[in-house]
Amino acid sequence: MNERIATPICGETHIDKQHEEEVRAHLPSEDEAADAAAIFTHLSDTTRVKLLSMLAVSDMCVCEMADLLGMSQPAVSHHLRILRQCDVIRFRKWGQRTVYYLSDNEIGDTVKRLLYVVVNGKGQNNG
Amino acid sequence: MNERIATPICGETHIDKQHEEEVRAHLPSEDEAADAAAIFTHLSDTTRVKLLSMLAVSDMCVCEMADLLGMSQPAVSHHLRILRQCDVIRFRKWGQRTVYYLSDNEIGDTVKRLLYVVVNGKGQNNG
DNA sequence: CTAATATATAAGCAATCACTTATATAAAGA
DNA sequence: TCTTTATATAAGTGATTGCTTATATATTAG
Repeated sequence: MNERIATPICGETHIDKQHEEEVRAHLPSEDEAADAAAIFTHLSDTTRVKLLSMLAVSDMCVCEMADLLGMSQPAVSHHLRILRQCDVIRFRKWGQRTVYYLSDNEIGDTVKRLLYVVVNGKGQNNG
Repeated sequence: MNERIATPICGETHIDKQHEEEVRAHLPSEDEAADAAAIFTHLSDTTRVKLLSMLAVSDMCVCEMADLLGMSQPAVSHHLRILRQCDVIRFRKWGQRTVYYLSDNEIGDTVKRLLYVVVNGKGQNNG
């Protein structure tokens, strides 16, 4: 993490062009910002935070998740589809069941880290 | 971070009550999940990711941010209000200008860490 | 005072969202 | 075969979102 500049670009006494360049240099591109925002969107729902927190502990099938959360099966499926579409979670079939699990890839790891910072990491300073 | 259990609660061979208890124990409460989701909601927009990335580098006033992003002033103000309302950012007045800055509190720190993980931390395994 | 500048806010609108009910699909059991 | 169970999907709905245009407020300059 970089140290933050406490004087605004316009300067409270003068315009600081160097600060402006510093900000431009660190400004994420349209695509980078969109990708980042997309990841946060997937986590920006109470039900999905719970689902991912559960899957971070154990693989689970849909009926178990719906049961444990006290939610309707289509509502849970709705959120699982959102998480599936962006490869945060995957599934394997087991008889009639569909067993979901956190993807073992970069996205899954990132999501796990984000959840840890926000849900479990409260009040901590180190991850 | 905890190790994940790869066998679903229902068990692919038997129902595992211990896994269910493990999941229940780690399931965030309604309030915890809502708080976490709220933080992610604030970051779940391309413009807000950019604004926060900018403020992570330097304090800035509204017209500078609008100018640098090529967006209308009300649009930027709209997003700044969202971030202000949840104390992710704060402001100080300087003449006609309003200078915004990242809050120097737990929320601001958390947001900075989250942004770092997703925007700057791509492909890295340690924060 | 008036004019210009910086910012906030309000109204409105198209798009998206989370969830519901209803239905489709698919596997297992009788 | 027919039934049950597990899951997905489709259609519909009320709520929210991001942005626009228009206006209000507040500070500075003349």
